[in-house]
Amino acid sequence: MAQRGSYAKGVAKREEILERALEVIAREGYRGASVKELAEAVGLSQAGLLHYFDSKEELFTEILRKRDEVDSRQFGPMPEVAEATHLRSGFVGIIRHNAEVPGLVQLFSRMAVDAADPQHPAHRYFLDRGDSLRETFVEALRELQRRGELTDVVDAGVLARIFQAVADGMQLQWMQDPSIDMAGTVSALFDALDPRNRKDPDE
Amino acid sequence: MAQRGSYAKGVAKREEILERALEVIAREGYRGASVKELAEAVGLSQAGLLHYFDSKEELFTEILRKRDEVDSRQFGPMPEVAEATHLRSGFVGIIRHNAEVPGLVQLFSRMAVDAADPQHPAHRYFLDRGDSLRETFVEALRELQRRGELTDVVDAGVLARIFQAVADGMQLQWMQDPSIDMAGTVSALFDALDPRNRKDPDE
DNA sequence: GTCTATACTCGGATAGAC
DNA sequence: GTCTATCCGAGTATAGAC
Repeated sequence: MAQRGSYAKGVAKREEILERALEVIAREGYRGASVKELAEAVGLSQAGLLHYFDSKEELFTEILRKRDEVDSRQFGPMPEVAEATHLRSGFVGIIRHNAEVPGLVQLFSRMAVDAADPQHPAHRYFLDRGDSLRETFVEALRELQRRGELTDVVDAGVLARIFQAVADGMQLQWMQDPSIDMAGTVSALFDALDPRNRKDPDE
Repeated sequence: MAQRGSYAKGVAKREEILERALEVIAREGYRGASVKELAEAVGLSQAGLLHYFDSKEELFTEILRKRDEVDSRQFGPMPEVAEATHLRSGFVGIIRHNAEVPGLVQLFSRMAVDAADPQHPAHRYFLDRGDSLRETFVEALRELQRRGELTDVVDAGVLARIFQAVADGMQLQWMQDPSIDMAGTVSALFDALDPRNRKDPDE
C-alpha cells in the first residue's frame, strides 16, 4: 500500500483526500484530531480513509508533505524564493500565510515533537525538510553576505539554523498567544542582522 | 486538592514526588509517558500518585514548574542571570544543561504544543513563563544596547522574543538530531547581534 | 472501494478495602 | 495514604459484507 510504484491504488483519490484534509484542518483547526474525525470531515468513514494509508501516523505525515507541495506551488518553487533578493519577503510571506492556518501550524508542531522518535514515520520527513530548507537558505544567505546586507560574523549555515529555529519557535509562542506578530518578528531579525543598519549616521 | 492553603494534603510528599519524577524523566526520557509508568518509576501505584494531583495534565504541569524552581536554584536566581554581563553565559549555560536532560526537553516541547488549548492546565504556565523570561531578558538586553554590545536597530522586547524563539526552536531541531549544538548556535546569535563584531578592521 | 461492525488496547479516573 | 480492582471512554486497526 501507499506505494506509488507498480499499480498504485487510487493515487488520484489519495491526493484528493490529502488536499481536502488540508483544507479542513486549515479551516477548522487541529486538536489532536482522530482519524475518525478527519475521515468524516473528508466524507469517508474511518475505515474508508485508512484504506488509503497504512496508519494514522503515516496519514498525517503525508498531509504535511502535501502541504509543502501546495505551499511551494503558491509561493513559487523554493528555487525562486532561494534567490537572495526575495529570500526575506518570501520567507516572511510564508510565515504571514501560516498565521491564517492555525490548524496546520498546530499539526506541524505536534508532529515535530512526536517525530523526535526515530521510529516515527515523520522522523525522516522532518530531517529531510530541515536539510532542504537550510540548504536553500545557506545559498541565499551567502549571497547576502557577499553583498554586505547580512552579517558575516557568523557562518551562513549557522544563520540558517537560527532562522529555522526562530520560525519554529515563534509558532510555539503564537499558538499560546495568537495576538503576537510572527512574521513581523522574523522580519525584524533580518533588520537586526543587516550591517547596513548599523553604520554611523554620518555615512 | 492541590491547594496549598488551609491544610494542604501532604505538601512535603508532593514536592518529593515531583523531584523524583524530575530525576526519572531526565534520566530515562519521556515518551508521552503515562501516569502509570511515572507512578511506578516513582514508587507508587497509579492511583497512589493521582492521590496528589487532580489529573494527569495537572501533574505534568507541576513537574514543569518544579523544574523551573530547581533550575533557578542551580543556575542562580533569575535576577542574577538578568544582570547584563551574565545574561549570555547564563542563558547558554542553561541550554547546555538542557542537552543533558533530553526527557525534560521533550516533555517541555510536548506540553508547549498541548497547552495551546486555553483550557489546558499548562496554558497559563506557558504564558506566565514566557512573560517572565522576556521581562528578565528585556532589562538585560537594554543594558547591553546602552553599552553598545547589542544592536539597537530592533527593540529589546522584540529581541527578547527572538531569543526565546531560537531557544525553543533549537530544541525542536535538536530532538530530531541530537548531534547539533544548541548552545553554540544560540551563542552565535549573540555574536551576530553584537555591533562591535562589525567595526572595520582598522579600529 | 467503501461501509458497518467489532475486536482490542491503552490510559485515565474512581470506588472501596486495608 | 496507598493499594487493588474495575470501569469507562477513546481510538486504531481489521474482518467481512456489499
